[in-house]
Amino acid sequence: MDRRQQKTRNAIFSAFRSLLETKRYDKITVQDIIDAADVGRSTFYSHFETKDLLLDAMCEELFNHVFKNDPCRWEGKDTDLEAKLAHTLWHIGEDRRDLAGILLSDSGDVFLTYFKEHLRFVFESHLTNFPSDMPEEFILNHLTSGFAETVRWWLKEKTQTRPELVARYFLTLSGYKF
Amino acid sequence: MDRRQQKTRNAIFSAFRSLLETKRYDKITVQDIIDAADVGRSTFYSHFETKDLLLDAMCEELFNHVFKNDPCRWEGKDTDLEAKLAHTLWHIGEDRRDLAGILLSDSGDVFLTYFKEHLRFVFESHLTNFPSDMPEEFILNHLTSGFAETVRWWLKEKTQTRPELVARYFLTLSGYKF
DNA sequence: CCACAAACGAACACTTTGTTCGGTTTTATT
DNA sequence: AATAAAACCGAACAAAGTGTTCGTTTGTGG
Repeated sequence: MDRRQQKTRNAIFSAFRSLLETKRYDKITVQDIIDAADVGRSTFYSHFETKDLLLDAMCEELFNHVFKNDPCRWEGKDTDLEAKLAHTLWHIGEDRRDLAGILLSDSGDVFLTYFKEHLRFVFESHLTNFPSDMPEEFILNHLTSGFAETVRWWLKEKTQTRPELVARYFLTLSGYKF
Repeated sequence: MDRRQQKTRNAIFSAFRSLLETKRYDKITVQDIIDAADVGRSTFYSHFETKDLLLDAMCEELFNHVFKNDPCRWEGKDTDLEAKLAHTLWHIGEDRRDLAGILLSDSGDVFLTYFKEHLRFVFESHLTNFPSDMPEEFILNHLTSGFAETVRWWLKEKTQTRPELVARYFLTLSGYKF
């Protein structure tokens, strides 16, 4: 409601993102963030109890944005898994600027963990298209980790390859029965 | 040479491993390690400049042990990639106690990074058995990440599945041309 | 215009870090 | 057994970071 709150919150997020591009998560101090965001010490702590909870909040915002179901400019239907993944990639491409700095930083692992949690839901309903003679948990783990790493690679390549092609690469290399 | 050095080093490693099982890497303080290892403050710092370098040294020791070429009890020949991976898994199974606590902890990501570096070397010479119509860097990244996660899953399952079968699971789910 | 909510920042006690240094114990060697 | 070198010990230190408190100032919505 109060414009000041949102302004402060944004300043902190922005400073944090910016710091993550040049410094590892665990090397960033609250003091660094306060200085970069140019907010008072007590102000920071009135918004976020700890640095870890700031990370939580930021991941929440970022991935909610990527996975949200709002009407979007994506041309195509989420008929099968391939299309769904391409759609997800398209959203990631849209947020490229914000995500790349974070996922490609030395702190990327921290974020990938959050990402994988979201991905689990996507793959759970499509397991029938993968080999059935091995543990389900193994397959699910393999797919979420694999796709998360695919995204990382894609961002590293500056999203030059088209989303549809990346989705196909990934599924081809994952034992998917088209 | 001096027995005291090795004794201190082992005490620190052992304390560090033990702490990692119950606490995240970045939450462990040098003081924690000193207390657990029961060594003097200055002694710790005469062995390791920082906590990060202690981590480096420990990963070095652990993975050197797994990947070393010493004569071992492994029955079988490293004819193809499948056999090689099974052999690697067998070594990991041997060091299960040490590796599981570390790789399955909240700090696992840190160690996986080291693991992947070693794995890169293994897969580089076997790329011909994977699809050729996509970027080599993508495939390599997919394989190293995938196998690292496979190991993590395997340790979580308490290495019940036989190494040969795990290797087959992995390759089947990775587009390998047998 | 005004009451309330938010931001500010100095000050605080506390923890962690990495170093220094004088003193003690252990080791390898002879 | 004697001894010199090497390793360990631990108290003390400055520096940096943490998380909280509180009185003051500033901005916002009604």
